Amino acid sequence: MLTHSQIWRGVDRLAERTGLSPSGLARQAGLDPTTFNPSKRISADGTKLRWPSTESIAKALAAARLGFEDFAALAAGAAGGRSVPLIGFAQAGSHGYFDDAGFPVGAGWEEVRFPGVDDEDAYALEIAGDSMAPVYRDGDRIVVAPHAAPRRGDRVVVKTRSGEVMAKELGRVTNQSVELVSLNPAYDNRVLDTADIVWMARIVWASQ
Amino acid sequence: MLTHSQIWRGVDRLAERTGLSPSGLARQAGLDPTTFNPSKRISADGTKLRWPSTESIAKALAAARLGFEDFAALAAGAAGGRSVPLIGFAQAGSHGYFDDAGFPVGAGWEEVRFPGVDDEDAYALEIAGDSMAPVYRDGDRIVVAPHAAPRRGDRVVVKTRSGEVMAKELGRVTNQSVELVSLNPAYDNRVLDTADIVWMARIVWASQ
DNA sequence: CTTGGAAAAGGAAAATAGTCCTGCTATGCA
DNA sequence: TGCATAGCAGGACTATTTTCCTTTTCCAAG
Repeated sequence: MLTHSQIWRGVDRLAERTGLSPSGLARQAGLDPTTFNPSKRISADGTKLRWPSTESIAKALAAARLGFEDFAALAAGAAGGRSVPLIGFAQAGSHGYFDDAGFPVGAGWEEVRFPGVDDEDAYALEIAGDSMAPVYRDGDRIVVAPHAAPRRGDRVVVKTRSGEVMAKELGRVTNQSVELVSLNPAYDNRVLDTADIVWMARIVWASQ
Repeated sequence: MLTHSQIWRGVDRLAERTGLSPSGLARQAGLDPTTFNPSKRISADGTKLRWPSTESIAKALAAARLGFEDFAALAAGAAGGRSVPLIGFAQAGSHGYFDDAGFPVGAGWEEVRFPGVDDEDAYALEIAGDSMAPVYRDGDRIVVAPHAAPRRGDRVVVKTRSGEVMAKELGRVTNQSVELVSLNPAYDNRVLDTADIVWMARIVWASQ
């Protein structure tokens, strides 16, 4: 289902998100500034609805650097949610996939959409192996938000200076050290020096 | 980003999903059967791309009874994922929200989209209270798939004949009884008679 | 092989969206 | 206050899409 008001709301929200007015968005997209004018959303005599063309939508999306799925979410009205890239957990440890701040770099990953994830730099990891069982099993996918400030009891993904990437539950945190409680009882808890932690990201979703 | 090939792929997949050809879909939508013809996707001289109008897309979606977000998912190419309704866990126990087979009834819930959920009748629940801690905390959201066959070790939501709705881990299953392992150690495990279980749905995603 | 139906190609007319233009209003700046 | 700029309304014109028409291709049933 797609209604006339939905599609125009999508356009308005797209403009708002980009920090522009509807006419500003149109200009940015290389269209006539009046294309998205409220006065062009119904016919002159007021009897017929006017719809934007898909080509105009496509140009506006290119200008706003937003995906079609995200636009659909804006139009449908439901708030929140973002497309996040998905990579394998094993790869997460290797060089080249993350910058120093814990954000994934590069592209070409499968994109999946998640509700309630507003972190611009959120991404998904796929679990390999059973070292984190029973909480996370082989093949499970977790979505992590690097910008969220994790609190005690939250589950987090941590990358250390030595290049290790691991999922743990956050324990006691002091100025000098961070306690990481193992999710698998067979593995010991660890206490890392704050300086040894390259980045730490909170896990916000997990497949079961 | 929305490309010419994407939007037409979306139309083709929409038709396929509905069990129709592109021209059949157009007819069903009350449009001219040639509207979605491959020959109308580029100009006659082959130099210009032709795009379907938003209004035609809207009519096709109405005919196929599909939401705009789902269409965007089809167009973007990423497979899987569905819109699922969200309700509070407390309401889940009360009458009127679920039919006898465990499917949510009624509408008006907030819709959220999930990847990897192909179950037509999947829905999301919001956890209230800490009776399922530490695995599920107050405010967490879980996505359940009623059609998925749960196996031992899976986390499930169960509704009993007495109207109770609870989230547990599936234990030993026999012909007569089902063992449910409590997620919170403070609560006892339970063994239910198979006849007392109205429905059981597997938990596929959980916010952390 | 023939035949009926659906799908699609191709082209001209009709409908609709974008563009270009003018004018009005609100806002920010000197 | 005066001025420049952005946003929007309204109207005429242009470009594109849909519709309507005929013809061709494809496929399955007889």
